[in-house]
Amino acid sequence: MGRIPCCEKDNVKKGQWTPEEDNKLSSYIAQHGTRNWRLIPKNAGLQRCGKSCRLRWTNYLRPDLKHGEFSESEEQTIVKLHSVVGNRWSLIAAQLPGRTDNDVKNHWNTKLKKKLSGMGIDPVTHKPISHLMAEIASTLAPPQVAHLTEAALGCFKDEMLHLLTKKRINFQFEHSSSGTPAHDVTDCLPLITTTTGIYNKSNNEEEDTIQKIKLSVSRAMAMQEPNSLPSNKPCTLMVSNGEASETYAAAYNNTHPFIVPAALRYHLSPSSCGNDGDGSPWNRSMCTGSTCVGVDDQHQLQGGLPCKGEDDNDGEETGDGKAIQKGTDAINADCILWDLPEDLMNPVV
DNA sequence: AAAACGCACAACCGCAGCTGA
DNA sequence: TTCAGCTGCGGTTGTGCGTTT
Repeated sequence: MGRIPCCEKDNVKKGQWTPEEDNKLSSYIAQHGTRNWRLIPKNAGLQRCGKSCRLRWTNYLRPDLKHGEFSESEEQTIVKLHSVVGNRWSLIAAQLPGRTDNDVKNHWNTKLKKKLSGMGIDPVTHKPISHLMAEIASTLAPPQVAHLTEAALGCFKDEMLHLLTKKRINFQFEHSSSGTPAHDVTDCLPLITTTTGIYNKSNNEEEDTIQKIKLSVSRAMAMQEPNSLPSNKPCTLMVSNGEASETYAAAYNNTHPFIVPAALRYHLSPSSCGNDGDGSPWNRSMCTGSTCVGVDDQHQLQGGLPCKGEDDNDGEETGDGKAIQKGTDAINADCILWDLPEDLMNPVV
């Protein structure tokens, strides 16, 4: 028993198509159409499998195909649809005139996936990495969380490094433009900016970059002292990343802040890093030496508060006019680039 | 200059669903 | 209802070319 092969394996050519073969196939299909792929190679005088002919036609020879770069709006469409339907390439391609499922799939695998990963967004779930960590934390006991969050971040490390080593990266912590203590909690969040240019890396710099990524993510998640927060109080990780963020921000309008449970924030809180002698493996690894001390100095981490002047966000305005949403940890429209729309909070898996 | 590496794209493979006898 | 054949789909691999070392 066994599956009947779609064509006789011997006597069938494989590999790259020649222009002559393309011509034969095109002219045959132009005359007779695409009915019965099994007969087409035979009738067209091609030593190819019918399947191979179909693929060549649908992915390359079809006259209505668009060749060349994907536009910004096409990329947005792919990202949007992928967040909803997953790897249903044919479905996604159907919304992009002139593009094939193979085109979309290749573009996703070579470009878009890396873009999203580089922004700290899981390309499978379309959730920020911190959201995934939060989910891990909400389902596991604290001792396990540290190891699993470390593992989760590890999944992104390669992609991040890939991006970061090609683009200069500046880590900075945003402060209110007036120079006065921040009132908007987003002033305390890490801002990662990249500009084009070659990042001249060394091993130390690369390691330093990893440490900074970890620190940035964890600090964003640990903005508040856990005891002072309700368990599902929203917070926002803010990352700016050049053109990738534009695409992604455009794809994800109708924002919705993601939730970081207090359990995880406690676990990742800078106040519990290696410096206090009671840090988890995660915090020890990301909060080493001068990095931790410097942040501590800047943002008053003593007592678990990651920044100055954030005590009373009761609907006032910041110095630069940014509205603060009463009762939340600040929703800053100028800065939030990757909050999720409602319909993506429960993505199809 | 050449080898190694990375990337993008093309093509292949095998499975699943559909269709018609 | 069953089953063989066909088609479509998604994952994976192969290949050629440009870049880096």
